Amino acid sequence: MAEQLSDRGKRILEAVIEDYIATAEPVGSQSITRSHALALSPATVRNVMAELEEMGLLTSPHTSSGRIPTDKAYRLYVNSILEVKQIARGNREEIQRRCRMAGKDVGQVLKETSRLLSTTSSYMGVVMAPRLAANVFHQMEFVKLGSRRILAILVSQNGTVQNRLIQTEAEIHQEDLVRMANYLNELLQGLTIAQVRERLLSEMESEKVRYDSMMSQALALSEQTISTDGPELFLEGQANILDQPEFADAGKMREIFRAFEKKSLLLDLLDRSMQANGVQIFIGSESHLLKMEGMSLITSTYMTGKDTVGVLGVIGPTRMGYGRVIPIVDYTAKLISRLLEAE
Amino acid sequence: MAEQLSDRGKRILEAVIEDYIATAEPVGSQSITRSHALALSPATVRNVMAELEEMGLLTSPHTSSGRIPTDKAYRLYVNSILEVKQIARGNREEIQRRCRMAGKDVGQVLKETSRLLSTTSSYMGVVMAPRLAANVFHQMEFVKLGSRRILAILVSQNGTVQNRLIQTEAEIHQEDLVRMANYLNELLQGLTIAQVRERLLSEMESEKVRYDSMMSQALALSEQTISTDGPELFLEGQANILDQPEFADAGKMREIFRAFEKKSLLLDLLDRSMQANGVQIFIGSESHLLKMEGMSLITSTYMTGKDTVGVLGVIGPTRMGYGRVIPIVDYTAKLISRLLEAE
DNA sequence: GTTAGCACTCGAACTTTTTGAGTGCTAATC
DNA sequence: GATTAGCACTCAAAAAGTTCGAGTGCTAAC
Repeated sequence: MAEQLSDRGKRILEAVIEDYIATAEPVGSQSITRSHALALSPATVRNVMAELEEMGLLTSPHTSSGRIPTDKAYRLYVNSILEVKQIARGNREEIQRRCRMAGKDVGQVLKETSRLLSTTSSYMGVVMAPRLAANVFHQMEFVKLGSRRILAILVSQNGTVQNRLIQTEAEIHQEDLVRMANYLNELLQGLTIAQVRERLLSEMESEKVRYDSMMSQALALSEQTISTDGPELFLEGQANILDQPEFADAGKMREIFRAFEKKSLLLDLLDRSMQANGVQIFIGSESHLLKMEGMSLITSTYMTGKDTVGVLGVIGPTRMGYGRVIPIVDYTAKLISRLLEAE
Repeated sequence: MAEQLSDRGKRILEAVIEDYIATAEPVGSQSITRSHALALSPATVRNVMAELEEMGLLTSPHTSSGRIPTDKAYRLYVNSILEVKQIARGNREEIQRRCRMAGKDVGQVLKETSRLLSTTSSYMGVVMAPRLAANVFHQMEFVKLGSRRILAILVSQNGTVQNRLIQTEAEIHQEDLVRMANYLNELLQGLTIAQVRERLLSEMESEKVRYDSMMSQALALSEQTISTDGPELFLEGQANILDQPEFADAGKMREIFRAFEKKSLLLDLLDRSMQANGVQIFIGSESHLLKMEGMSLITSTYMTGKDTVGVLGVIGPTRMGYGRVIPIVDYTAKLISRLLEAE
């Protein structure tokens, strides 16, 4: 059986996939001959489709209905049939227009990007923010708000700001706060936050600090500031997938929304896609994405300078307009990289 | 017709509402006599229900089915029948447990609060963050990230931190940044952000500044930092409403999610509820809430010190467990007020 | 004033029927 | 030998038809 995929097989598979992407309905032999100029009769197409089914590229929901592509077929399609187009003119312009950093902080930009991805693709947009741990320490600041209430601000090289309200046991004077900040800024210059954490812990154990209460206080404060942060995830446009006919029924919808409330699985996947650079595609059950069949994820990494710092992408049904969405993701990632670096 | 609501009428209305809240099914005369010890026959109850329908408090979806309360009935119920209970023990403890500020910034606390409201109520939680404009200026800081790249940080008295990446035309030296900050901090001490904005603009026009490029630069930078911020809204637990039977069908779900994507209407409503202090209830179409019938909103204001600074609440179906949710909203608002003030 | 009795209503749930797009196979055709 | 017309067959989905029962309003008895 499973003979090599012929050229004609490829063309017909392509036709099935494209029709299915367009309609979300099982595709029959006749409709293919009609819409795609193949110069073949339905009967012939049927024979070929039977072969494709044999090869595990198509299935039929039931004996007497058209066929739908399997995940394997999408994979094949994406890898060796689909020609990725240039990004659509309109999309490019919209992305550029909406990607102005001006007057926004990094978090806002990323959130806006996620929304942008969702509207241009008309699926869901997702952006994973740079992990704090990978950021490079730039400066630390303590602001006194009340007698025993301090605001600690951590600035990273890339412009991310982290802040914490800290309640102290005893009052600390303004000048002490400044001295603490100076001491820390000296100590931690140029380290990544992960290294900062190590350094703080080892420093706190060292003899020379143990007897200097101010220093140890400084260390304790800053330790509190950087501790326990999960990576941030911006997930926008969830309502978009409600329009996809395959999720039209209420049970499916609920399942999906529940799944995305727990972000951990998605984070895992995004983390994984950060390993490799550039555009990556996860199709349906391949990825065990959120335990949900029927969804695909297109990601690309973005960077500041030479370091890959985050991932962004689009989540949609497996039946997704890959040819259209891939360039969008790709272009957006490149634009964000440029913004984060240059501005 | 519309005679005065008798005492018995009240009791029966209460029974209908409570049964309807519990089951989401139209309530018939028989089921009432069964579940609520009223010592009345179904026939009598039917007569009373007919009166209540006359008065516009009940409707029946069709001739031969039980009745459901109208918005007017809920209003009456909330205003003069319902006795608001003490907050449930378990709820109180959960809220206390999860309301630890420790190691979080204000934004995180509010987001967490919204999630908390959603899980304890099992509807949607919503928190509107203090409007920047109403905050009191505390301190401004400029951090130099690159040669022409400055991070401006604005700290408010209540611990909110606002930051912007600013691209400058020419390089500004570190010492100049410090001087600018000092100048501004002096100038703006104790003003609200709204006043700060005015002050900055008037200052920028004044003669004495016009010829001091450093000062005018400082003013321009800080103006950029505070400009154009919308109020922040944290809306959590959207998936919870998917479990409500009245939204079980796909069309309704979609409608709701679309509606909440545009946050502006909700913001209007929240803004309005900030006018009055304490718990407020908006029922169904009364509020034109998001153009959606069938949803209610319970809010309470929260404060730092003596100033009302924000609103939080729960959004659920009109058929909501008011008796249970009201104390949750109330208690949470009080706790958040205490946290924001004291810690 | 309250309630038993009763005919009536009508959506929900279940069954049955009809319809038609689609299939696989076989035999004729190019 | 590949392609295709022809045909019997399949089966989900839509339409039409049944049944069921909780609920109603009304009238007359308590």
